[in-house]
Amino acid sequence: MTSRTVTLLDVARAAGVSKSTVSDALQGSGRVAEATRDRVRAVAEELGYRPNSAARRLRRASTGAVGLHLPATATRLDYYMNLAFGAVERAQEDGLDMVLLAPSGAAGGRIASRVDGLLVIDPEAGDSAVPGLLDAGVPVVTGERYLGPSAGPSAAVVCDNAASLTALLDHVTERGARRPAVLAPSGSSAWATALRATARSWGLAHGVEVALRTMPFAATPAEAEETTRALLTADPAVDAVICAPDGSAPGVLRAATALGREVGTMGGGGGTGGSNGRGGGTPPEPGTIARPGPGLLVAACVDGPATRGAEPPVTAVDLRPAAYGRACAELLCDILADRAAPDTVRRHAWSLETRASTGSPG
Amino acid sequence: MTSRTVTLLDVARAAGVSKSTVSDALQGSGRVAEATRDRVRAVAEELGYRPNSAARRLRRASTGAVGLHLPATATRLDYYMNLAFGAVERAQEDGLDMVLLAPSGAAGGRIASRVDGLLVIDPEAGDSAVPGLLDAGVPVVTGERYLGPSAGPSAAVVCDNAASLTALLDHVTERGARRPAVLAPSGSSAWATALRATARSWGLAHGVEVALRTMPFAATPAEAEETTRALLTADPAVDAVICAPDGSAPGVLRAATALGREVGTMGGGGGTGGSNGRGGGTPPEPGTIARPGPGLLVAACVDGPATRGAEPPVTAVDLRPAAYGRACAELLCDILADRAAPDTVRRHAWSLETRASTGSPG
DNA sequence: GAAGCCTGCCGGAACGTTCCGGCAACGGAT
DNA sequence: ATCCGTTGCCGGAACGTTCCGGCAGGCTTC
Repeated sequence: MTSRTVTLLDVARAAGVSKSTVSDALQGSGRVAEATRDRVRAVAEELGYRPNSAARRLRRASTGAVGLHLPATATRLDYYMNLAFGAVERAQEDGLDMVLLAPSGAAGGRIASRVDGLLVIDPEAGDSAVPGLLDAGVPVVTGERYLGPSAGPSAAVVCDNAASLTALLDHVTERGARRPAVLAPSGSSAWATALRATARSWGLAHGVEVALRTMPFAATPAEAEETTRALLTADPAVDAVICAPDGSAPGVLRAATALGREVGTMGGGGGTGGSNGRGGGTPPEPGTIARPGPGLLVAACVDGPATRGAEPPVTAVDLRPAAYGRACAELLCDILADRAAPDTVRRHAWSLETRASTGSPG
Repeated sequence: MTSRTVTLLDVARAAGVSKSTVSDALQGSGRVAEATRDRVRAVAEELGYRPNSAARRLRRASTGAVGLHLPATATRLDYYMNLAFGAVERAQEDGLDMVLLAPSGAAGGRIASRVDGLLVIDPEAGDSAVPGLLDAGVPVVTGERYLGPSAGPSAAVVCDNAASLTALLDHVTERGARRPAVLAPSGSSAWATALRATARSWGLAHGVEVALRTMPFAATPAEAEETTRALLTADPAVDAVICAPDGSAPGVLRAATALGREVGTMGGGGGTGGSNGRGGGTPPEPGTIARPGPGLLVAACVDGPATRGAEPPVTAVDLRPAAYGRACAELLCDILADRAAPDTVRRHAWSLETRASTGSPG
């Protein structure tokens, strides 16, 4: 039917100018009379001209795309889904395509020729794909810092994880908890590391012994349930559980219910606060599951459908993943456009969503 | 440091042949002596030659990338995350990049110049981005059929949704249910449409009245809970609930528990099967929540962490999203490589995972 | 032993864009 | 009138690849 693809030269001929003028006119650069510019634009529009991205990229020595790497272990978390789409949206505003990298990272060394930059989210020190990405020869923005070896100082968007866990611990303390426990993620991501360190240091600073357990980065509710059961059985004085891995909160809730702990209140067997100094507290004898035990506060380090939809709804730190993804992409765009230095570090804000599981109004 | 980028010409000079020979040698085409080919390969490897994808794409008039569109409404479902990564993995095997398209589809008309093909997953008739993608001028594979207007016959990978819901209905019937209910998704996706139609036709075919309710495509547990509560209150004879939207099962479970229904068994108030002919059954008087009511079977149309991790675990149809994504990508790859016709339709297999929520062994 | 074929390699021309240098024309200052 | 600076446009040379036509030289074939 119609002639195949309409090129710069076609537009030039139709507008009666040279291809250089068309090129200059269409993307603002160069010196072109305003009248000419308008005319060229009109002709281009009319002919349905679409710039050939391959040619442009060849000439400009840029690919027009950035890569996105997500943790291999955690593809099932919808946290990352939201993050990814936030990033896509932002990249698109700068005309960049977002190409999804396979978690295995099989494409290794040749990735640099296909993208202008890389987004590496929650880089785990154990992830074998990460080092190759970090020095692929293109600008990299990491979501959270990379703690592995060969850590060249790259750009990053970070969360103040210490502050968010501190806020959680402060919150449950304020609500009457005297012996909080933290179910921290194992692994060597910056998030996991910060959480474990904070659990310890907060306890030291407040003269409170924080019970610390670890579970997989992408724990299932069943694992969370088992861990919680073990924790609460071994240490019945625990009166607040803060769980980190996304999606683990329901498991914690189930374990608590099964052990007869009433979630969201401090009332019950052990008295409320003051009299129940740490270390004391008579544990309910085993087997008395039916009798309501002491209360238990529950909170989570990452908000999501699981915490919002739980019964009762669980207090959680909203990491705002979509905004986080957007922030990462924005930093990368800024670096690519020389609006930011390649070692810029920006912070991302979180917010505390208090809910019934810590006795707060829904 | 080292000279920037090593090109075909550099390899040619180093190997003492012409650039054409290098090109021919490296990608198998053309007539090249085996000895020469090996030598060229060795030199290229040694120099660290990486083909410039932009140049290649320009010359070959192909982009080396395919686009992936996911439903705008459902970015929070980790079902799609798994699907996406399955697709990425398969595309990579054919050397294709997968670019994630923004749900808004703002990039509209110019997408064709950036990708060789498109994957459009669960296209909703109401999604304004879809028509533009379907006739962007590149091959398209849809995951499930597109039921909207302007439905050109494109390639697709489809699930037999009628069969899977039928299997679910048969299963609960076999387990003793006499009056099943289906919580179908609203919307105009092929999946939603098929589910609603099947719920009706199965009832007709079996002389059973199937209670049908709809809820949003991406329903929250809270919405599911409310819908279920209303359903079971209005129609207490319902003895099985099959819920479609991903992640809604926990809500169904909660509503059932709150109404005193014991999930996973047919025992309780109404007797087991036979004597409790459809339509009959004395409803428990309102307010008697504590007393165990009649049993209730629960099953879900899409498997995931929510069904696997629920208490009790919920029988579900495993759509095997990663394999599904892979199948979609494979079909697109086959079409692009002329290994399949551009209107090929393939089927994707699901499996029924029976669990405690329908009285099956976990 | 001449004619033809096949193998192995090469040169050059695209592909569609951007960008640099240059060249007219024009206007204001000298 | 001459000169210089500025404005508006153009030609051409890349960017790195693929692919087509061609050309030697060795082989088969009558």
